[in-house]
Amino acid sequence: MRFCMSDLMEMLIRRGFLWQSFEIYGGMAGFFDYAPLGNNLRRKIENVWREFFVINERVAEIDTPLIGVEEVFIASGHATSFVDTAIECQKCGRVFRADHYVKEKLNLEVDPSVGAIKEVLETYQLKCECGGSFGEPFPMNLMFSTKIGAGKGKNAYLRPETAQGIFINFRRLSNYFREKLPFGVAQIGRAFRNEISPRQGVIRLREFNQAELEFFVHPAEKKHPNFPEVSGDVLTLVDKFDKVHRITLDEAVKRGIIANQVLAYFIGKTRRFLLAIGIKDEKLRFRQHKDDERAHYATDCWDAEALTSYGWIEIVGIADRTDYDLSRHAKFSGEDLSIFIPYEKPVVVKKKKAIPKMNVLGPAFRSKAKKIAEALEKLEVSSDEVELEIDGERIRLTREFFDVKEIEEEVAGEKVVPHVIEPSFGLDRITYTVLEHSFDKDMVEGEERRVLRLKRRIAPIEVAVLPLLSREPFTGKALEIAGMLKKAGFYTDYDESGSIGRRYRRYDEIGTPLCITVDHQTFEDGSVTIRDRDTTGQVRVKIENLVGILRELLAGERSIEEFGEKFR
RNA sequence: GCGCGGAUAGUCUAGUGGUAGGACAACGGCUUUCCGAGCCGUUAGCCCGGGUUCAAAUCCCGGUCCGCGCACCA
Repeated sequence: MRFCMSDLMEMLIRRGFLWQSFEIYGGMAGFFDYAPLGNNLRRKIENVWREFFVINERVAEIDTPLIGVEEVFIASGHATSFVDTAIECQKCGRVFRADHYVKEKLNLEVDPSVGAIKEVLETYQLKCECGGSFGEPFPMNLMFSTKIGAGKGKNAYLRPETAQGIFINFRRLSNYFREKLPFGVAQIGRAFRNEISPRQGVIRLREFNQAELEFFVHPAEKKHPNFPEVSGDVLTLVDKFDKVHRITLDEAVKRGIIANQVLAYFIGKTRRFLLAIGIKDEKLRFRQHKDDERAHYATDCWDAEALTSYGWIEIVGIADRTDYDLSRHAKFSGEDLSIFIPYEKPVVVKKKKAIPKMNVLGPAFRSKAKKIAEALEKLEVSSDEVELEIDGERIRLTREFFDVKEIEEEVAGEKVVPHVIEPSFGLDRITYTVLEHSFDKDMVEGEERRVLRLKRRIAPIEVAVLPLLSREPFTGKALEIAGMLKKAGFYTDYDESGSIGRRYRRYDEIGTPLCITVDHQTFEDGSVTIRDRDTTGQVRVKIENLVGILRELLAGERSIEEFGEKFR
């Protein structure tokens, strides 16, 4: 039962899961179409995600534009740190990311700007590994740029992540959640990165689907109320020193392997989500980013990685982005993006305050005396001497100019800029991994049988109705049942082409979990059979009970034998 | 971006300069009382552009896409 990836890819294209985009015009690397079955599969995975990360959390989902005005990405850092400087060898044509190359060859930290790189190249006469010399350094921006409006237009970019649409709405979002932490905001949608050389099928795309959650917490309370639900889960962790741990999340937090409880909670929840959609636990691990690997905004970051035919691939990134984004947007927009946290009881703070002696200050400083007094009153004093800055002038004051008085002040709370924990899901990679982990081959009586063992709830076609023989009255009755199931909301297929065995194989291949067969007995007692994809076993049930039974079966993984008399 | 290899029907594949063939799939018909049965028929293809030649799927050049290695992947 060796896994063969070309067999899977062949099936995905032939049966309508994935197609190369722009195929009739020669295609374009980094773009894929979701064909009917693949589209349905991804949507169903998205809905399971919503169940895990929106419905059952204090989380709301929003949808913001795919195009973002330039200001957003200047503030977020993408417009600058997203632009790497590249150098190309004139002899062998290899392209390097300049700051990495300089660090490797000269062990020199260099500002990754075009100017700084140029200077380093000239000063050190840096050559390519092949001996050739480098041409002019050039910027490599990985965002797609565009213009809004006519004429000169306004500079804009296609978003490289959905997250920014959430951060820039923080004021309204915190109001929506009535100024109470913690809360989360989710967004599912497209994001764009102009990759230099996308490869490996759907693994690296230029336009891809993300499901992101930004979970805002108090910086001093990085705890999640539901942590006990997952704290006992045992999982595989690879820390930043490449050390592998098989431990519980509780233990991982206690030993400081995972920086905080919120991060650990979402690692646990992510694992449960991935298992629920059919990713294999033994092909799943969580790996901590090394210190030089993290994005410009993150302090700690864990990737969920899945083992596929491409090796271990990153499918989820769970990062502690701290207050990086909110602080940056606060600074660039001038908006206050903090949240006021009242104390349980107002705290009485004892302060030593300076009381200016106007009769001494006045004669000494004349017109500046008033300003000095105002500044002095805001100060807390700890010594007999203070230094003030008034209109750019530094002024030292000794005790002769002020009295010190101990006063009590009531403080109702504090303003904090929340930290954000971000689980970010690559839906395309996840969908592909689910397909790989579900793809299976059986031998049935010396013949190969291909089965896509998808979890029932995410199967793109949930049920197929098949007449045993492709003639009346079987066909008419089967069509009638198919109509009934469609009306009840099931993704239903009807198929009368070829022999019954051939049709079962067709639906096995695309992962349809259940087939309904109309046979002779249907006309005697109003029953049909339900066939289970994984066991090929059949049970017989009454047509009037069919909708209810299917609903039960499709919601989970219960055995069909719980619902009817065994038939075959 | 660089290097190596590849591209023929929906899929897999034969075809070294002279009529583009097969298998599977799909579709229609017959047959068929539960797991890719059989028979008859049908649909359907040389990646794109240029060149060489009387003649190109085949040889040459450029491009696109795919695979592998290098580089890149906030």
